[in-house]
Amino acid sequence: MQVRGYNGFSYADIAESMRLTKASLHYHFPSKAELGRRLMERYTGNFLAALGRIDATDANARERLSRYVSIYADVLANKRMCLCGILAAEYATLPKSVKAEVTRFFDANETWLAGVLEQGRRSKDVNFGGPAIETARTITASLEGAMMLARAYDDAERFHRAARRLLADVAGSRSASERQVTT
Amino acid sequence: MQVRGYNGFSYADIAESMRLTKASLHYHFPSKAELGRRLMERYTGNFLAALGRIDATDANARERLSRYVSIYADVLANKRMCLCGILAAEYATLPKSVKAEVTRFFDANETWLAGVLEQGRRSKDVNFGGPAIETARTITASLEGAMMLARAYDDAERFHRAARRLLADVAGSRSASERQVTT
DNA sequence: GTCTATAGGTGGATAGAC
DNA sequence: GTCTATCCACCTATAGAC
Repeated sequence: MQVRGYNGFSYADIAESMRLTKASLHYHFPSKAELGRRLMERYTGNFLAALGRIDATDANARERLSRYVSIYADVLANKRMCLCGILAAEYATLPKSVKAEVTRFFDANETWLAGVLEQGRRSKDVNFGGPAIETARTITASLEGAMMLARAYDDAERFHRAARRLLADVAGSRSASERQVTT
Repeated sequence: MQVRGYNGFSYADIAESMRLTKASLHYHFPSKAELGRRLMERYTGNFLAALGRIDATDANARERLSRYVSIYADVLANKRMCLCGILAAEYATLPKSVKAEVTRFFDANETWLAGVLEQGRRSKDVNFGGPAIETARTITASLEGAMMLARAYDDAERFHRAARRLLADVAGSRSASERQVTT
């Protein structure tokens, strides 16, 4: 699912690679919607666990953001997409239960990021203007987009360069959103 | 294809909405790969035409970037995804001929953006550090990601807020990539 | 250029033996 | 829990009449 997306894989694909039959798979995952939902659930669980490990350190906000990016980078290193990125693209075709898991992931991501950003702003460790949740959403969207492009070009460096810029921007002494653009 | 992706639509879907039969569609588009390729080709053509209309104006770089973002915003306004964004997500499952069209689109995008950025830097109209192509790629990735998220949340404002930040960043008097981050 | 009809394959899903 | 066998819907694609 992280490689081909929800509409791009079948029970037959998985059964073959696991040396099972489709019927056996259906015993564990009665429907594809349920299979998709449970994979998303596991993915989100693993992701939140990784965030928890960052929380357990005494790293400053800038360092926390850097480690956050590393979680994404690790996914990409295995030539996979963030499960939520690929499912966000296919969103219109997903069963409701899967859709709900996808937004749950993004909500949790943004909440965590916003917390780190707020903490960092208070300690003058990072710098940005406006609500932290807005910056958090920009970061999430940019990372997902960069990941998608990097995978299409089979060039992980594209992701790393974009991520470095993103971090530099929020880590800078003067942030994008403090400036005003006339629109 | 802009709503459900390459793997999410069928000849039957299109035939029904056009009040044709599948067989008639196959007369015009012999295979799904060919249909996908030609839709991508048309999409890229329209996009390049829109870029040409921006080139024909005497707008400054900042204004050009703003109009560039508007092209994306117009796509989203119709509750659609950028065709290349959705296909980038499905990249692993695409026929080769479609893959080639997708990267062609992104290459053209980045080249155009890099040109505008270079011009703007010379005229002190925008400000950024490092190669223009890197900033161009960051912009493209961020816009695609923001579009995907906005569509998943059915909230176009998410895109607009992210785009405004992105423009403010590059339009600012001091750019992200001039700063150094220690990694 | 559009149709009816159909081929040949694969999709998700189930029944029932072991 | 895993298997074989099978169902039926849908998929892309083609043949051939009009």
